[in-house]
Amino acid sequence: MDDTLDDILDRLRRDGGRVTASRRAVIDAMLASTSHHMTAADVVDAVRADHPDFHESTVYRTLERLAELGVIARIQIGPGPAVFHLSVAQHHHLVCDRCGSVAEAPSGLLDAVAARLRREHGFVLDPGATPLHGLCASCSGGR
Amino acid sequence: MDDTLDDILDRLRRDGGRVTASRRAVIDAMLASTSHHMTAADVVDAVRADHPDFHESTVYRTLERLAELGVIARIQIGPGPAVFHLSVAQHHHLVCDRCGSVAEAPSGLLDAVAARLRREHGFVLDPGATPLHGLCASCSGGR
DNA sequence: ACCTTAATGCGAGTAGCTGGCAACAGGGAA
DNA sequence: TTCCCTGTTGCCAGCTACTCGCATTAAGGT
Repeated sequence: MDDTLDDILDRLRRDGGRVTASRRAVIDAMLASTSHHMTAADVVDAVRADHPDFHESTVYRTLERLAELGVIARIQIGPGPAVFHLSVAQHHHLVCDRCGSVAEAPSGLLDAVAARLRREHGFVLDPGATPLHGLCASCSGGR
Repeated sequence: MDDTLDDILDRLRRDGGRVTASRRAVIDAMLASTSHHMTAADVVDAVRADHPDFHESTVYRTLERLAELGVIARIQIGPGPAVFHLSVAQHHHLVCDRCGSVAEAPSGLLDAVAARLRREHGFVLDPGATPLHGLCASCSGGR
């Protein structure tokens, strides 16, 4: 999966979707972001920097569409807002349920588990969409 | 960790908490539930069946407290409400991101991953709080 | 019985989406 | 190029799932 802007737009079109200015802007924002995960609000801000009057709900709908296509993954880290990241930038999230910190771990960690789930349950794991919960080093060391 | 009602109440007390009628009711509801996971609203309903005037926010606060104590785990399955389950009934949740179904898998699946995370990242995984996302057999078979 | 402090009721407030609807605009067909 | 169909947008009201502050109540050690 090669994820340049045009690639993604092609994918959209092939799926019966239309390429519009706001979709281009959302994808641009995500490709350009240095951060690995953006909340919907982050994306709205980034998009508005260039196009001040794109509407919030359009961004939500676009993110939803891209997630359906598998271009981005939506992950729910704790009770706050969901975060989105490009599927191509696979990595795991280690979420501390005490202090809320989020660390990243290299992808591949769950490969063995994924194979087993597929074999035994027919379940196809999406590691990028699966945040790992627990306690970070400092919170677990504290007790 | 033996999780009868009295055990849990003891734990609460030892932690400086107080045993009140509503806490008893919340724990009762969770112990009595046949379902492995209840949303906060489910708990409110169950509690109100016996005690119609317990307030919603009390239930939320009780669940929060019990989660802190480690008696129950709060897990976020997709965009909807969080679900809670007794920590003693450890099992994994296989969440289908397409159809929303939730299957259960026996605990132990993540043991190897947990060991590795602890060794390499100092991160203490809580498998019960970690729903596994992906596609269920029928959704992944469909394409 | 007393007193400290945790827990509750109540209600208002908030974040983070979601949905309906009319207007608009891609993009394949003609 | 123009036309038309249907996907997409703007706008905004509405909603779900909590969260908070505050006065009142009550648990439980002394």
